[in-house]
Amino acid sequence: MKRVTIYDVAKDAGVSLATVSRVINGSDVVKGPTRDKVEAAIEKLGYKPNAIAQGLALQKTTTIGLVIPEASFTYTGQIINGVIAVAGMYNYNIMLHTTTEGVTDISDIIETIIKSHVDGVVIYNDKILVDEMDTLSKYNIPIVIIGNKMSGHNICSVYVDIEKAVYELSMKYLSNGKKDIAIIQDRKNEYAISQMIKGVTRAYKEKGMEFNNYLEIPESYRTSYNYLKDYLKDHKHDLIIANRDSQAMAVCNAAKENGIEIPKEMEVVCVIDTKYNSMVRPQISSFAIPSYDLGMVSMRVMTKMLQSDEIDEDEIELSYLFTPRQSTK
Amino acid sequence: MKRVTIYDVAKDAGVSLATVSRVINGSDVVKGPTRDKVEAAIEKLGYKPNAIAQGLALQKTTTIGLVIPEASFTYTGQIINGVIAVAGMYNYNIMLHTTTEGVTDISDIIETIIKSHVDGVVIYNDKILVDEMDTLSKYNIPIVIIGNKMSGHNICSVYVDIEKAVYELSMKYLSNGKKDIAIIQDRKNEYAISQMIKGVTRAYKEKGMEFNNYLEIPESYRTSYNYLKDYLKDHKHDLIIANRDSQAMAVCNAAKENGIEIPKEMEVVCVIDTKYNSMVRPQISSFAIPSYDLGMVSMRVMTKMLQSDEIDEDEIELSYLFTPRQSTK
DNA sequence: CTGAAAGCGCTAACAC
DNA sequence: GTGTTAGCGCTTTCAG
Repeated sequence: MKRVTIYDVAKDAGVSLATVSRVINGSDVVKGPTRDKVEAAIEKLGYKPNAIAQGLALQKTTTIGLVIPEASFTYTGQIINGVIAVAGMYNYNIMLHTTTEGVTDISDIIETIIKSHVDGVVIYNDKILVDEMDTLSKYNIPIVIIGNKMSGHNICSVYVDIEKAVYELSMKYLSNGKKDIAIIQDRKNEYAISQMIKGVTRAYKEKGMEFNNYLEIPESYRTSYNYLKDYLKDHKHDLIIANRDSQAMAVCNAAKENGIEIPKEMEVVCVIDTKYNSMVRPQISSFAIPSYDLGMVSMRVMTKMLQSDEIDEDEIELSYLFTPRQSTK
Repeated sequence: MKRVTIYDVAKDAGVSLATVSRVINGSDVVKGPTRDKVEAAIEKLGYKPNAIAQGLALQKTTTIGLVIPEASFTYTGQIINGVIAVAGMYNYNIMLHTTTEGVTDISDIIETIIKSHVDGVVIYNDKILVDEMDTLSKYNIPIVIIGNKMSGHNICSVYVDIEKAVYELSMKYLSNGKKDIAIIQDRKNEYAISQMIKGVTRAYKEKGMEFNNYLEIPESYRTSYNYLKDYLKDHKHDLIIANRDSQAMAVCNAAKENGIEIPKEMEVVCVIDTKYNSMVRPQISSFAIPSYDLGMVSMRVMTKMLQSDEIDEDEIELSYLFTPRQSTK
């Protein structure tokens, strides 16, 4: 079946294409019988306007690009859901790109994004992409960054202050005489981890001490679990802070294996909250970082940028909430 | 900055647009000095071809639509990753749509897909979407279905035979004299659950018995956990089969709460495998349903459909692997 | 080997 | 109110 075009509809209805264009765009100029004829023809022929042609003519595609490091983490999924939820409300489509480390060259993604003429792009990435953002800016594409506090011409951001969260948590422990805090480090969340380290470091400094408990662990759960199982044989900390749920779980499981009781002998806190934190035993205390909201809000900011040049707030901080569970006292 | 077009490049290079078009499309017809001039101009002006205009001219968009029920499950994330991985290899873009129950009208999504003139669509959905697929077919859009065995003109599918998996598992238990098998039912995975039920039912029938242990539980983890905690006070089964990891965990946690030892007094099997199955204690036995592969293969089939009309296999079955862990004997 | 021109489907002035 | 027409940026015959 050859795709029916606006010409076919016009001919069938016996009007010009301008008229058809008017009715499909809801212009109330077309009236009564003409409108009816057109609508009948549209219905009869099963006509659907070609968004590509519209995009060309209007110079906008009503689609926005979404860049995410990987879709398989629970929280990235939440971000996607959040973005899509409000994108749907405003009739925007989502073009999804993932920046799988080592597999996809980020500059290729940026290139594709520019070519695809999306109206804007929402980026969540653990590394900061200065060069890439410059390129995007050069082509005048509005950007919303998730996770990093930053702004500029055509750039807004939505984030949670992880540094502060970890700082406050650390201060609480240090003030209670628990001076041995460790942070799980990995490569998958460079930026988040750096924020976490800044947070503890600041707390230690304020207490006249120095922080250096970096606990660098391998990438995947299985290897990090094995690593920790070994590590915890002759190490113990008052508090271990992890970024992702799987890392916190690795700690808990490895501790158990070594007969270390959680939270009695050692406490564990996870920064990013997912439903799994409350499914495992012990349930893991975490900051309720609102991933879904991060997605929603950033897309909402995007729509605002697309409507007007005036944004009331170009750096939006979302609040976290510490949620104590069984892995802390 | 006004977006530079092919005209600008042509003018700058002192050639016609046809020539520019040829070099950006890699036609080896343009030679030596001309080619160099054009390439210099492209570089100098920062020209990027407009994919929308190309789409209009070529009648294809090199983007494919991906329809998923929700992105926040670990396994749907895997599917997305798989699809994107091979899409990237073939330079296809992904337009992501989610069919959140009650929020998004599926026919709206189909409508958007048709308008957006994607070259094809990959659908994973727990409900079978006959009407929607008919519509898509009417507009001649190639479809790959993930999860359901089906095919037709311009329709292929990639799936795992869950019915068989559950049937075999059930047979093993029934043959060992464990006759009390229950299945966790919910609304989020209608199709998968129906397959599971078919599987046990067939096994029971072959053993001359009848299956009716439907264990219908509420939607979210928290409520289903509470429900099960109560339920297991005065119920116990030889084997409980769940579809998603969170449900299996709910069972395990609720059992523990009631002093039911797993796997000694009751065994638990999860159909869909995610990394969390081996992170929780007890580790949950599961079928290793290859979500990532489902995504990869379906996108690969898509590219084949797009290249030629001849597909060697229009219903591709992927194999599962039962992976025993701590929740089974 | 390169250029001219028609056409992809639609929108938005501008006429009538 | 409705029709005409010139683009939107690119591809692709068809000439030369």
